[in-house]
Amino acid sequence: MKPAIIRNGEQPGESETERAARLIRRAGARATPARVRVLRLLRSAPTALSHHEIEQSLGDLALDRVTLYRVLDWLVATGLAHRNADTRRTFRFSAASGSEHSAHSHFRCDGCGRVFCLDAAPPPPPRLPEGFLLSRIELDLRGRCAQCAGGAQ
Amino acid sequence: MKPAIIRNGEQPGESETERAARLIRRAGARATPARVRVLRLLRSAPTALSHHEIEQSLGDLALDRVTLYRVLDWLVATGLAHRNADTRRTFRFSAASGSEHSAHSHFRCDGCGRVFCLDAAPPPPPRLPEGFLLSRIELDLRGRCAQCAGGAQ
DNA sequence: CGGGTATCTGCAACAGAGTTGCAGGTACCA
DNA sequence: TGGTACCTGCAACTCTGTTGCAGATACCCG
Repeated sequence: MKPAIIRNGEQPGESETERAARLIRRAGARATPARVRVLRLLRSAPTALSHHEIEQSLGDLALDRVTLYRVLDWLVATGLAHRNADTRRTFRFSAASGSEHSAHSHFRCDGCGRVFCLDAAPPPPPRLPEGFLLSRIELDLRGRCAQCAGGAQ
Repeated sequence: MKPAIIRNGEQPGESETERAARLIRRAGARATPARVRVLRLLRSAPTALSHHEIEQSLGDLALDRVTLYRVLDWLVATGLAHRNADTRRTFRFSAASGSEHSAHSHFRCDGCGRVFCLDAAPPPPPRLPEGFLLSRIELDLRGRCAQCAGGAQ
């Protein structure tokens, strides 16, 4: 099961699973199947996923509910993933994509609640009240996604 | 306790309570003490308030938990208030301030979870994927408020 | 100013999402 | 190839918000 050892540089032929495992070890934790599967899933998802959606997507490989929460918490804590509350007040998770940590754009669908990550230009940093510390800017767009706007109205 | 009756026009001397009652009646509903108190509170609050914070603020005049939820739902439905899920995935409510409906800026504190409404310039409308409908833009700032950044680190 | 009624309120019970404690399992270091 | 610190799964719990229903009341109308 274990392939030839791969060096630290990001080799082009490295599988997504191996890449996920390496990211996890580099963060200083064990590359358990649970973590690898979840990170791999997040990295391949086009939208931010809810806990429930992740459970569904894992199918037969599904983890215990609590374990999934803990894996997600850990990913967020180490910065490998982002967490956001959606319109319906449930958390959604997305893989952190390396550099674009600090400025981000999301589209939240009022119909299905999904969150889409956009590559929109980061807005300029605004002025804040005295004493406030800024760590992250996000442009938050609300409306209806193509599916909800077109299909079922 | 009841002062002289005041006419319908927005008189400068009109109390905040009377103004709230008038807004509620104009929306086509009964100006019950519950609604008046809550709307008045939201209109005077500097930040978006959670259900719990509202309960606390009302003190002795507190309503039933469920009634408060229903009052808030109604305020949101009629457009007199906005609802937003905060960092900790609890809803926060703020009074709608007339015109500035569509573009808004919030600062969410990662420390205490509070949400502050800012008067930042509305960001320019970005390009969206085909078929997406935009209804609202919001600039979402994350970090620590003066209190959390200064006081307890 | 008082009565009738649709609208509100409060209580109780429930549902969804996330958290905590603890016993047992396992990835990884040596 | 062990040993051990770190993970996982189970059970029980908390917090936030929702639904159903019976009783109360703001407001319209006379």
